[in-house]
Amino acid sequence: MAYGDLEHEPCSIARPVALLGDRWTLIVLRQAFAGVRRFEEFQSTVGLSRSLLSVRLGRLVEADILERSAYRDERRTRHEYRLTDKGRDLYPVLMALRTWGDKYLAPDGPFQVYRHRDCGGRAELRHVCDRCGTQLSVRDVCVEAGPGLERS
Amino acid sequence: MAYGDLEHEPCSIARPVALLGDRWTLIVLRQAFAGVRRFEEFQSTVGLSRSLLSVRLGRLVEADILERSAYRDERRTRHEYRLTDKGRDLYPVLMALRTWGDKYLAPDGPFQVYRHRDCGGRAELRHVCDRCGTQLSVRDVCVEAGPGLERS
DNA sequence: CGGACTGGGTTCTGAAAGCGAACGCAAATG
DNA sequence: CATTTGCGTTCGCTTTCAGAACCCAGTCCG
Repeated sequence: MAYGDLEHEPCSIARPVALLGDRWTLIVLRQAFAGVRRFEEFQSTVGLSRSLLSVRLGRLVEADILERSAYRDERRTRHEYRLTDKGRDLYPVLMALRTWGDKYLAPDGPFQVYRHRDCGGRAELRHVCDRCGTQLSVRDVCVEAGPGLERS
Repeated sequence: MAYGDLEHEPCSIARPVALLGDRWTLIVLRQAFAGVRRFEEFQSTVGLSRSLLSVRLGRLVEADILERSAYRDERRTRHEYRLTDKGRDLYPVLMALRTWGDKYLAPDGPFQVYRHRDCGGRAELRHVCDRCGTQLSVRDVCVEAGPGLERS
């Protein structure tokens, strides 16, 4: 299969992967969630090459995950990249990775702890049924064709 | 930064990304969750090149996400790749991608619907506080250094 | 005013990763 | 035997990437 065809697959896992599935994009987004906004700061904290960062940021802007805007920093016009609502909705993806990473790739305990600001509890992701509320494992879930398949 | 250094970063997002962050690995896992076990079937349903599939499966086996085992198919010895418990725990990552994909990249509605087998409700992911149970958005979460940072 | 610095990129080149097709190999089948 | 099937590996070519150099505009420094 050619390199970019994933995004046309009728699958809601494949399409996001076409956008986010590379070594850097999710790390860039992690920084965005941590408050990073400027090119230079992405470059120094993420550690990828400037050229690639430029391409990645451009793609995220085009996908409406980041928004590029000018603003006034005392005396100069600067640019910043900020998360859109669509981008902010990717938070669960990062949290899912983090949860797994904490469990399996952090033998000495988590590197960062994510806490509920108000009560100090830990943030966690739960996979539940939206009707009866029970927590679901892989075995409890079945898959069927949805409406999007017909028109594609 | 060199290509494989992400896996040594002290960050529970970066480390999983080093393992899963490419165009195919998550798609291979999607198929594994759908019950695919054999090389040939991964190759034909995922659509990546055989050489790369070989490398990817090898990496997943080495990471203990898949397990390669021989079994007896009537008259021949065959191999299969099955999810380990560690691999099964990646289900939330796929569900997080799917949730986002359904919302933003599937204009005619979801391609597949994931249902709770017992009650027919929809499977969904919730980001909650493990102490007080409230649903969390990005703003409600703060990050602090954890125990894993000291020894790295 | 002229020169250096800074933020934010773009361009260039060699190295690495990825693709499809061809090949290898072992077991079963005809 | 010759063929097929399942499961990869090897080979040659193309695409992507890293890193460094370069560019440009605004600002600060003397």
